[in-house]
Amino acid sequence: MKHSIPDTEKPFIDAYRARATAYPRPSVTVDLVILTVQDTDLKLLLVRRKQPPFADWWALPGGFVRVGDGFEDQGESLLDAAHRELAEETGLPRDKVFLEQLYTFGDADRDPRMRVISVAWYALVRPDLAPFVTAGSDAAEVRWVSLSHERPEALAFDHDRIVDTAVERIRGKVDYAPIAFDLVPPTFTVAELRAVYEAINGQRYDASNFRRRFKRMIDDGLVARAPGKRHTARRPAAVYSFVR
Amino acid sequence: MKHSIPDTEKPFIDAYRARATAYPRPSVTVDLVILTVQDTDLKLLLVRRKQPPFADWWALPGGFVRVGDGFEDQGESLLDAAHRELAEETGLPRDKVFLEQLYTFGDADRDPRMRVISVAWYALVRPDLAPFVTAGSDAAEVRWVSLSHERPEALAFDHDRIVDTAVERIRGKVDYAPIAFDLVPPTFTVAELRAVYEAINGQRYDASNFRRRFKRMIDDGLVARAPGKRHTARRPAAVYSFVR
DNA sequence: CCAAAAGTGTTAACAGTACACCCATGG
DNA sequence: CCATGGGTGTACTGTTAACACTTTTGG
Repeated sequence: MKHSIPDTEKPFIDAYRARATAYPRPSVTVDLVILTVQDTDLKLLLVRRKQPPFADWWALPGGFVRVGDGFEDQGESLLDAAHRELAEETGLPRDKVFLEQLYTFGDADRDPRMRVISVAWYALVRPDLAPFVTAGSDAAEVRWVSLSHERPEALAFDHDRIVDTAVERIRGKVDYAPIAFDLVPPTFTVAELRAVYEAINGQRYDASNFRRRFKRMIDDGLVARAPGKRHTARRPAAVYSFVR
Repeated sequence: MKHSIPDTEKPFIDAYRARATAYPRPSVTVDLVILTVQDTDLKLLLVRRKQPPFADWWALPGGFVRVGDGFEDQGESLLDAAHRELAEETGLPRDKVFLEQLYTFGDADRDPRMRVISVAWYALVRPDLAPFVTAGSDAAEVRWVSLSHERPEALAFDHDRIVDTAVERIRGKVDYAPIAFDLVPPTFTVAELRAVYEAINGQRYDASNFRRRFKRMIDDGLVARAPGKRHTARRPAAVYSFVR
């Protein structure tokens, strides 16, 4: 949304800039809640901090939004900043990962250094891509932790609260938005999709009833039969793919 | 969430501050989508801008977040900033108005002056309080515009998009969260509550079926019968109040 | 008395839940 | 051949939607 400035307004704007830059401004970061589902539970990507504050603590990946010089060059959008951080931390390309804004955390003193406002995002990574994440990262110590049973120790800053907000959000959303499909491989079985629902909501679903629900998704054109079968320990299962 | 800084970390933090302040930072504002329901349609509060850019355009109420000096004094939280702006623009006290964070808009060039990131909030004002709003404001030109039929002309900045986002949000939320009760007087009739649903979703509801839905709210303890009746042109209706 | 809103009742369609049961396969 | 997950069917319950109907009031 680029607006041009009429010549008549230019003097006002210069005056404004001079006044505004005299006032302190907050730093703005993007923080990422990166989630996947593996072995029937929900997992979160954490990075180990190297610098104070909270040196050696586990924290959400994130970083400062690039603002340019703030005037002629206004830098990157928040979405671009989130995608850039995601790529830097996971090595995964933009189009392979679901990314959506979560909430903005801006209490005073949430960072002891200075006023920092954090725009939090959550990302959903397919389980077939998740194993490559740790390798792709630039030497920083990263780790997937399970959120289902072994909830991790306290995180840096207010990151615990951010994680809680993200989990609440996807729980509320999984039943009416097609986000579960971002947490299964490109082709998947009914049981695999059910496992995602179970991991997110922390409860078991009746296999038979879930199957009927799945049939409605087929009727609605949301998913379609894919060629082949999944050969596991027991009876092979039909595989499906997400449409669009 | 106040974290104390260990003495051993202080030198790092000072170094960090010196480095960080050298980089440009964005300005951060809060913008408010203030809504009410009157005469069976959804209304939005707009203010007329006096200063460039967009002088004389209609825009959402809002203003800069107070950051203090950014270090020892980190200023006000985003929620406090939103409540402060709400009080300044409407004169309504904190506890009379529902206020919730909406989304953060941070594209580059959304403000021609400089990089501005806007944390948008939406507020729901009871119709019995809405008439006092224009009076309470500090001489700025303000106006309620209908969103249901006569959608207003283009707004300043990306405020049209912010309004759209707010309307989408409350439409999605009205069916599972008790936000409709923030858009009726303290005591209300079934028809009045139905009018709120109709204004928000832009569709008519069968009076009889809505009544049954309302009965479930009573069973769930969400609403309770209030003393008296509403005397209008026709047959008087029972009045109810929201519980908790 | 009559228009119009308040309020009651009936029915069909459909989604959620619990559970019984058959099917196909690898070990 | 058998344990196990894949897959089918059924009965019960509660919710939604459409609509016919009665009641109560002001003008």
